[in-house]
Amino acid sequence: MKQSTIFTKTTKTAPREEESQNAILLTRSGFVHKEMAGVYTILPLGLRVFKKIEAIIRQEMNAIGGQELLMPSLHPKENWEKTGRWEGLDNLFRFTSFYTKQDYALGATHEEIVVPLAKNHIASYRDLPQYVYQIQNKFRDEKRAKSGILRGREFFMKDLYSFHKDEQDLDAYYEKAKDSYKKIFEKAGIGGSTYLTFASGGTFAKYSHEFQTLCEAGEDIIYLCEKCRVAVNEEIIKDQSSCPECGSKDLEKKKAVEVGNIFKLKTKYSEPFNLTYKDEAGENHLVQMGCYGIGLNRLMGTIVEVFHDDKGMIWPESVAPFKLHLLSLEGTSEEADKLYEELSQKGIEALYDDRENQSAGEKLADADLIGIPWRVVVSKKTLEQQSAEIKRRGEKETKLVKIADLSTSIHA
RNA sequence: CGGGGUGUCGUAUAGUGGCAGUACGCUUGCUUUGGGAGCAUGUAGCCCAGGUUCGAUUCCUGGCACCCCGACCA
Repeated sequence: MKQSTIFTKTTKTAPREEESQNAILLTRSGFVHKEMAGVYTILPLGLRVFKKIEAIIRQEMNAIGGQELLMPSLHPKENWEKTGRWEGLDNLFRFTSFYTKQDYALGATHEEIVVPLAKNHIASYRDLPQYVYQIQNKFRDEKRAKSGILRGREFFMKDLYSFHKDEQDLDAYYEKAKDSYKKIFEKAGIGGSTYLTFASGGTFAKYSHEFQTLCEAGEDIIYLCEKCRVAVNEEIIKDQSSCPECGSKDLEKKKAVEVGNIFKLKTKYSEPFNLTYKDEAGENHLVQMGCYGIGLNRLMGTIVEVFHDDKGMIWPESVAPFKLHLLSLEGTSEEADKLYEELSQKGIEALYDDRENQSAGEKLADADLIGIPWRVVVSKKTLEQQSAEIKRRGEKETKLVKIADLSTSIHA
């Protein structure tokens, strides 16, 4: 993509009121735009990151048998009344049709849709297990949206729902989902600072598990056991004051942000909707369920919180909007154009700073801000040696490589 | 929802009871290109509603919005 044609511009100054790094950097770089508190447009550059995150999640969800579907945002009141959450769930957006006076909810989660839906398709033990997921926008009437895209009122979530004939099958799948989540966060680059965290399970299971990523912008407090790489959420530290794996009492207190959550629902939602199946003997049983969520906006914001410096973002290669940022300095557009063509033909995703009226300093500063993993500079100096200068974002060293060898150097 | 803070061109800011200024951006022209270029040129703004006043962007009251802390977060 040519930078001269891009829809957004970068800014030198950050919005005055923002404090969180993800809000400052994503806004300055033109990845997102805040429409109101907790509500963001994802701009073209940001959407490229978003799509990469989606792809990682899809791949892992499909690998554990997930079938993707897409449920609506607009929900009927009756479904929420059946689960007792029309009145109960504080941050559910509810509204009344101006014309028909009918009440609706904006989906904050999708048990109220997916369970009645499953009733149409699950009747026998032969129909189980089933796993469906979606990547879809959620609405939550948060009392206080905060920290850039970490806590919004509208955001995208991957939510997977599993249906099982018994608890044993649920337990087995739950462990698979846990492994799958670990892979997702590793692939997204934050595996090193993300901990499986024991958290409150509500009324229907002893614990749920969260995936908590260490960072100062986080709003949760966790106690972690570095040896086992697990943690305990502060909310249950009274019941569980030692490492659940090794029993160690030597836990480290840290701030973290919850990037994912897995939950054994058991029969909490199959009961109100009477989602049952017939076993071999023709007897009815309630379906056992699990749900598994990842907030995509929050994940993107967390990656920025974890990987940035005073100049800008430092994207892990797996989620970077582009692999390579090509900068043409000192009127070298002819040679840079040619290089950009070659890179494109080789299938290397490149952002090409072909802008003619921007100074070298501005281009370099923008490259740091946007944070693409590889920076390739073509200037008069480098062309004298038929070379380009390459540098990894986040590292100091630059090196000159022959233009002919460029693509191999970048893969190395 | 409680507490605190802030609202001035697109962005960041200065300032004032009486013509609202600067920088960045953007326009146009010329010159520039290794760490946010120079000169010239044009462009655009006081959150909203009441009140006080000859006169309010400024003072007062109310509202709205945004940020931060707390509470809340299936």
